[in-house]
Formats: sequence, C-alpha cells, structure tokens
Amino acid sequence: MTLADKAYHSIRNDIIRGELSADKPLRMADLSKLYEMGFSPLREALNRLQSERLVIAEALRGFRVAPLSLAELHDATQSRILIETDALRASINNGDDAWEAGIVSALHSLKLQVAKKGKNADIRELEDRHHAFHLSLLAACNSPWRLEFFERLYAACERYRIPILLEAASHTSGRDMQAEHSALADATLARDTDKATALLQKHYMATAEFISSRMQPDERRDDTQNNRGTAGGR
Amino acid sequence: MTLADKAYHSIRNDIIRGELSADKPLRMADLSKLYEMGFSPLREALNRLQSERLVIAEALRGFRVAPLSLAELHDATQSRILIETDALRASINNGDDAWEAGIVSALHSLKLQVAKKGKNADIRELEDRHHAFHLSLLAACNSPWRLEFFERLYAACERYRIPILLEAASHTSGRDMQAEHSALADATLARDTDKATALLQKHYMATAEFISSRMQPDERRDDTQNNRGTAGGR
DNA sequence: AACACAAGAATTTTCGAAAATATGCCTTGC
DNA sequence: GCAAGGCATATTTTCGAAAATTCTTGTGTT
Repeated sequence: MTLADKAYHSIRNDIIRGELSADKPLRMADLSKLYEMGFSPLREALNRLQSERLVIAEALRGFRVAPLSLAELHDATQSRILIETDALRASINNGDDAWEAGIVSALHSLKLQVAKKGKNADIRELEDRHHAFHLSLLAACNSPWRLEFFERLYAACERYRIPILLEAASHTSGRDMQAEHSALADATLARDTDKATALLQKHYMATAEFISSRMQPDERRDDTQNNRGTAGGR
Repeated sequence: MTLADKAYHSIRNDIIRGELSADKPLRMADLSKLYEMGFSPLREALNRLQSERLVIAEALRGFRVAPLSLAELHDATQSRILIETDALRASINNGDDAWEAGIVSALHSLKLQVAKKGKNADIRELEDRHHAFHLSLLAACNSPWRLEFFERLYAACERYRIPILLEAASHTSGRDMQAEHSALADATLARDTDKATALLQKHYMATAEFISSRMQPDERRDDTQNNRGTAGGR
C-alpha cells in the first residue's frame, strides 16, 4: 500500500467521521503535518476524494471538505432507496447459500458490537459492522455498478449520521434499530422481496427523518460559510 | 484551468473515444510525452479517473485503461435504466418551461449534426450533442446524485458505443435513432411518464443488444489478458 | 470615508531529481 | 535442461524546491 493510498483512507475516514468538519479548507501545509507526508500523495488522495464528492476542489484555490445540507441528505436517501431496493431484489433472486450465511454472520457480528455499547471508541467498529451488514444484503446482486453507487451513498449518508451517533442521546430516537435490522434480515432470508424492500425503504426514511429533526440547531445551513453576517457587525 | 484539469479531460476523452484502448498500460513516461506535461498533473488526473472506473491502478505497478466486457455493458445498461427512468419521471414532474425549451433545443441541435453525417471528425461533436440531449431530459430531476450516476454510466457506455460508431456500417443497425430520440422527446414533453420511461428503456436495451451482437469478433473477452490458454497449447 | 492599486506574504500547482520497487536477463547450481 | 537467485534496467512513487497564482495589507487618491 502506497502513501497515497494511506492518505486516501485516512482523509476519507476523517471526513466521514467528522474529524475534518464540513466546509473546512484543506491546506496542503496543514495536511502534510497532520498525516506526515509530502504534498504529492496528499494531492493524489484529494483528487480521488474529489471524484467521490467528499471534497470540493477549486482551481488554484485548493481543496475543502464538501458541505452538508438537508437537500443533499434527502437526495442521497432517495437515491439509496432507488438503488438498494433494486439491488436487494436482485440479490434475493440470485443469492445462494454463501450469501445467506454472509447475512446471518454480519447481523450477528453487528448485534455483538451493539451489546458492547457505552464506549465511544467502539463507534468506529460499530459503523464498520453496520456497513458490512447492509452490504451483505446486496452482495449477491451481481452488479458492480450498483454496489459502487451503494458505497458512494453509504459514505455520503454516514457523514450525517455520525455526529448524531456521537451525542449519547442517540438511543432516544424512539426506535429499535436492531429490531429493524433483524426484521430486514428475516424478510430477506425468507426471500420475501416486497416485504424486504419495504422494510429497507422505511429503515432509510426513518433515519433521514431523525437526522433532519436533529439537524436544525446549526448544521441545517445549506450555503457555504457565509461570513457576511458576522463580518458586517457594527 | 490547471494542467491537472487538462490532463483529466484529455485522458478521459481519449479513453472514452478509444484512442487509448482497453487494458493498455499507461506509463508515466509515455503520457508525459503525449500530453506534454510532468508527472504530477498526470498522476492527479489518473487518480480521478481511477475513482470513475475508467482506469485501474495497482500499487507500485502503475495505471492501465479499464477493461471492457459484455458483463459490464449489461450491468451498466441495466443500471442506467434504473436510474434514468427514475430521474426522467422526476423531471417530468418538476420540469418547467425552461426545461422543456432545453429539450427542444438539444434535440434540434442533435438533428442538425446528424444531418451533416459523413465526416468522421464530427463524431465527437455528434456524441457531445447526443449526451446533451439525454441530459436535457433529466435536467429537472433535482437530484445531483442521480445526475452524477448518469454521467458515470454515460461515459462507461460510450466506450462501447464509439468503436462501433466508427465503423461506417453503423447505420445498418436496422433502426432509426433519430426517430427514437424524437419519440422520446415527444412523450416527455407531453408529460406521458409511462410512455417516456418505456421508450427510454427500449432505447438503451436496443443499443446494448446491438453492441452485444457486434462485439463478438474479438472484444468479447471478459477476462483480462489470460495467457493461460495460449501458453498451455496442444 | 471609500475605493483602486500595488507590494509583500501565503498558498497552490508543477517540475526535476531521488528513493523505492518491480521487471527482465543472466549466471549458477543441480 | 531447468529452476533459483542476483544483478542491471525500467518504472512507479515520493520529496523538496521553483513557478504561478491568490490573498492580505497598506498606501494614496478622490
């Protein structure tokens, strides 16, 4: 694995997990110190992330973390539902024994991690297993393109979910995520396509709704850093 | 526009138009001569294209043009249908006067270019207008993510279409592309969602079928350069 | 006071060379 | 004759500095 690869994974993680916050300018000198490498591998990583819409590049004005907005959350959620319900349908049609085993295994692994809740440091592991579970459902869809889009949208949505997960109050959402995951796995393994896709849709819409309701405080802003308000004062 | 941007557009074009053929290794020294710039902007461009699946990168072994395969053509076609029928539906719901005008204008522009057929050099212009027409249909869908996926899949499919367009025999496909485009525009402007999406689906499936049938000769190989078969001879 | 302009500083982008790694060839040993 | 190992070459990857551009600050003019 080259330095550029490491840079890519590190920066991607830091953006998704919110350590590099939305709209933050990414100065080469700072990144170079932070990740302990020269400009070349960093710029290569940033160029990849630009294609994935996690960073924005402006010619001769460098890179910055892509902004967040309610509009994008809704667009990403709707797009996920479109692509994943289709992929889930295909998976249910094509899936073999190994696919089923993968789902059971991923669900169990996720449950185990949820049981260990409380420690903040484990949120990353929890997220990895959550991602693995949703991927396992679609794994047999036999469509590299749709899986690619799944990955893109998963990353896009994770950026909205993580900050809320970090506020311990996350369980007060009034819903039982694990029950939803189990029901989704059950319907899928039972090859009940309509039920499974309906549950998947509800699962994503509920999450988007919950995030929307909690996003009001300050992050709802759609426009990029408008200093106008503060600068003009007095 | 920076050198890296120019490199990105040039290489992307050359891959899509087939000047850089599938699986071809992209050596830095060659690219540097061909595009007349140093390694840095070239590598940045290649990293972007890697994210778009137009080039493949292997750590410490450089880049090569992404391979073509019947399987990918079918996957990309099915994915296009999924995403674009949805986006077209949304566009028909949301579209305003300017959207309608854009379609009429793009269709007319496409027709004009088709009329000028014969000159090979115009295929690029023809392709640009074809792309613009299909984009105009979806322009009002109000979903940046779906438009992004449209662009990705358009590029992926164009790689299969272009080589066939270049063989002058392309018109012998037994179908009238312009009639299909006109019918598609008519149904869309009439806000007949079901008819428009059905036409779009047929349009793409017919193209994929035609390409499939013509791909037999030598490009059908799915696996990347497997020397096994020839080496083991007898 | 507001604006235009210019010099200096900060930053991004690009280059050319050095370091790291892979590839091909040739020898050596069996 | 053939595989294993090692040297030379080719290639990718990374660095550090130079070039190009933007941003900031200060000055002068209206």
